[in-house]
Amino acid sequence: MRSRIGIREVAKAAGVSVTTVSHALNDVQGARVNEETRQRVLAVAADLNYAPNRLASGLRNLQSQTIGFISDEISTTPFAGKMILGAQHAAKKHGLLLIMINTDGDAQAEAQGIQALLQHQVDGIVYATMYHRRIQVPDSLKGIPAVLLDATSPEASLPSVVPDEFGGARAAMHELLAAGHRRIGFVSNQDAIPATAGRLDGVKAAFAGHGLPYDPALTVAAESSTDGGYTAAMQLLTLPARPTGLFCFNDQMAMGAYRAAAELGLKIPADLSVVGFDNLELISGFLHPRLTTVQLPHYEMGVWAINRLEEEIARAKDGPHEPLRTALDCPIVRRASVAPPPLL
Amino acid sequence: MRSRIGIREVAKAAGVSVTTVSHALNDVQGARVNEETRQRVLAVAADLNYAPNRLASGLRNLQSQTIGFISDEISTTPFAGKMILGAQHAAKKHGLLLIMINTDGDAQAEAQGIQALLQHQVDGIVYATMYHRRIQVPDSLKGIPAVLLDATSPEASLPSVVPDEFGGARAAMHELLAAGHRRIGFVSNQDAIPATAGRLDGVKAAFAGHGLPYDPALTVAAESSTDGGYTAAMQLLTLPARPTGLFCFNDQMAMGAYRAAAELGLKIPADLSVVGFDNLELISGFLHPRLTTVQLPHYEMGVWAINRLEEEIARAKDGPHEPLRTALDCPIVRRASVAPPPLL
DNA sequence: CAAGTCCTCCAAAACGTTTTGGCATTGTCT
DNA sequence: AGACAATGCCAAAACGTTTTGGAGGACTTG
Repeated sequence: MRSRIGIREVAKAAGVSVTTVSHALNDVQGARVNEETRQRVLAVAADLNYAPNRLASGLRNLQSQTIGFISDEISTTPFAGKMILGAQHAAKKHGLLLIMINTDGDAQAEAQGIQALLQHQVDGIVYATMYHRRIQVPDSLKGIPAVLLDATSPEASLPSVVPDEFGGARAAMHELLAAGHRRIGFVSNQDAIPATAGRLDGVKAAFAGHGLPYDPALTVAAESSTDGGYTAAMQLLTLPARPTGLFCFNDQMAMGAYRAAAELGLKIPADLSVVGFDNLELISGFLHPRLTTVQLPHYEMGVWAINRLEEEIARAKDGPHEPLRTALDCPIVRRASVAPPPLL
Repeated sequence: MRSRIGIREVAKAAGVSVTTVSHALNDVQGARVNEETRQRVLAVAADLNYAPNRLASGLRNLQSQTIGFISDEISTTPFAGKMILGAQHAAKKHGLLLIMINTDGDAQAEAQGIQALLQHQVDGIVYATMYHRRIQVPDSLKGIPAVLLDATSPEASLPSVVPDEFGGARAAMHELLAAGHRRIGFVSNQDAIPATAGRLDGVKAAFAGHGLPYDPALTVAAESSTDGGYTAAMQLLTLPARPTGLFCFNDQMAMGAYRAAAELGLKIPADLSVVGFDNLELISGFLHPRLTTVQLPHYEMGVWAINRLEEEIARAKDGPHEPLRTALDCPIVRRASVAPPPLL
């Protein structure tokens, strides 16, 4: 039922050998086929609606033109889609297909998934996590080109790409500093993840960059949720000398900060400026006023991962290249929650 | 570099022929291999860490153990993930791998994508849309087992699964009716999509089911957004005899309704009960009070699609089976936005 | 005119499996 | 004892490509 026409049928119809058809179709170098014949073959192939069997050519070439994309949790996060989309687009550009697996964070499922990918002879593997994490690279990834997406490993054995948390936080702070704010609270998160440390460092760097001291009393860590944001913001805003600006670890915490501000009768942005992080459009776009925040480069990281993987595959023959770590820009997206501080 | 060990190496190491290895590994019926030999082969294979090349077996068997998952826009929607996750899990159960393609809604990309999938000899294709839509099945899907996911086609040529919009809306209305509400406004959407008609019918059916008349004046359509919800709700809530309950087309519109209620000084749920649709956790979980809403069965639809596709593949040899359309339950998820109506 | 060089094409092998048909060997019936 | 069936194994073909190593002819060169 499925495409019964193979290269043989094309050859017969064109009155040449399969060799010639293959050469013509793949436009092999060395001019092994007459231009006129080539055109004829091409025409016949198109006419018959011939589509080469990639399984067969993959078998012959020892490469499948597919790459595996394995990730922990694809579902819960709205970021996953963007990463996948970026990977998708880049893959298409390279003529690659993406085989997706998700492990639900289960190590055994992960091992099985990688095994399955290897059996299907994927040319390379993207190992992705849905939140920026530090991970242990599974051994099964050793024998094949692979890159880490939104994750780094301490052993630095693989190329990796992550968001530039540091730069993003600094940009957010700069946004407030540039507007004239001097007392700026940092509604931080308390998990031991790279983002926490990175963003805190960015905050400090921003103050330093403006020649201002960093006051630890203005950093309050809480659970990374709306409620956590509410609590931390409340604490900061009831300080004797309350901050005029708040930089929140993420948009959900910023949402909590909005509620705290509302309860305290503080108008945003007139009385209080707020900057978030993540650019969760569902939140930042719907809050009133709309939230200025920092965008995570998920799409770009997806693109980067595939491109880098492609390079990795290409030079798999050479000795292994230096696995570099990349951090991609987190641009600020300006909306309506930042204004100059009120005149006190 | 990659798994240099094939079935031949296993055969050599076990001192048998490749035939026997294959028979042993695939546990072929007809008792063509001694149990003892079988065990030895298995042991050797495990020892050598042998993993069969699925490209080769696929070539031989004319089936790849992969299925294509092609969808319009994977990125923007938080629903995509759940659908994919369901598909993923079901696929794993069947020993299938998912090759994902997205078309960005572009017909040409779609054609190319399907073409690529066919070249890779996928055993079947899931054609998914990220919002329940009515679509035209592309011709290129004709020759291969395929199912529609979150979409139906007028020609009814393929099995399809969609959410039971009608039932979901009826359940939502029932929630309000059961709480004692009688004047219930429907904040509807104005797009010509299946959900619009389906949910409206559900609303009418719910009234009918309670022996109540349906009052068209209490249905207001608006743009499907927070602002649209705000406008429509405002209109309904300023009616001479204002509704005590609101059923909103989706959670975003419900969010607008919340704002309208707040501006009118109506407390939810004491003065006004609200039910949404979609269960967008980012919204429904963060609204105060938390929103009672109806859940779209994306995960289940994903599972269903793969299972059905698997059946379709299995009986591809028989005549084509009757392509049935399925609508999956949209269960209500109760939170805190519904209470009995105020005593007037 | 002989020798070399292109140009165009093809036959055959190979990629790693699965499956068919058959060959010994052993056991079981008459 | 002879015929027959069952058991356990294997050789070889096949799946649809790509690539290697020529073959044959036409053309160029000295």
